[in-house]
Amino acid sequence: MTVSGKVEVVGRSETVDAVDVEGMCPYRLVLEHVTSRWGVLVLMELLVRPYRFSELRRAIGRVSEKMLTQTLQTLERDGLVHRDAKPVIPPRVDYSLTDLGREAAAQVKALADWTAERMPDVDRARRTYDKARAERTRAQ
Amino acid sequence: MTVSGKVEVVGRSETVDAVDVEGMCPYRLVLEHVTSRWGVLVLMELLVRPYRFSELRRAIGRVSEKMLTQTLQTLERDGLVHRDAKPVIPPRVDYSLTDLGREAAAQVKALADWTAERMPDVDRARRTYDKARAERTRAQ
DNA sequence: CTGGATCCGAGATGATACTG
DNA sequence: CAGTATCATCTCGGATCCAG
Repeated sequence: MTVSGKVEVVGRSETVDAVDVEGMCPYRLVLEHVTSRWGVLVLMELLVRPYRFSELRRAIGRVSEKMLTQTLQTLERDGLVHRDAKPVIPPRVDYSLTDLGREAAAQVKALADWTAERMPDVDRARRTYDKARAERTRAQ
Repeated sequence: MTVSGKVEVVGRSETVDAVDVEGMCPYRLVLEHVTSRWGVLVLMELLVRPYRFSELRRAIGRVSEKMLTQTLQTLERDGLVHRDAKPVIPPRVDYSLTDLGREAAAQVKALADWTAERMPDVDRARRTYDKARAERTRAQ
């Protein structure tokens, strides 16, 4: 990385110069892009089919234009998302997954599916945990 | 969830009452706990073997006590991590994965491994992207 | 040693207005 | 429509001090 200064990137922040290297394996950054709040949703939506910007925004729901733009740019830079801007008026931009992106999305989806599947177990664990904690509080 | 008030939880914040339900599938929260900055590292370390608190802290490196505690509590509540506090002085607490946690950790590791493996491709994509952007800037 | 409680800054996210 | 820019907000995460 030769650029200096700051860049707004999805995930956690990054100062482009050196801070990232001295405390984090480089792949951790990609992992954070991919598992970021909106990164997960974008990848999974695009796994279904390509989307236009606003279309994607509606599909995800409750995401600001700014964050969606940022997320898409980050994923595009990492080579996971392909951006196809057609020079027409009004503007039309289609987003899709690259081959690399499809692999990433598949991994993410596997994790998401597992989570959804195991949700009942998690809920049960939570109730147990909360009940135990409540009793300890009552008994001081 | 019957508890009210706020709770510090790993991932993004959560107001325990209703805010989480009205805008997010519940499993998204678990997903965020698991893919959180420290959640990923904790799960992967514990996949190797059980650890004591300070031991885990050293193994991960560069994590504050606060965040490690928070992460472990969140994962424990979700039923992914088992906490074994021995009533001795000085205190000794061992952390390990539950069966559910081992499954989660395996998924996370799969994603992390994929990321590490594909890092060269990502780097190449980034260089291409940055070069293209630089030229567009130069040409205005 | 294992945390709990608190303060605080950096930065992530959102709302709004503006451009091509 | 697809963004960019700016401003306002919120909270994550680190540092510090304290307790059992």
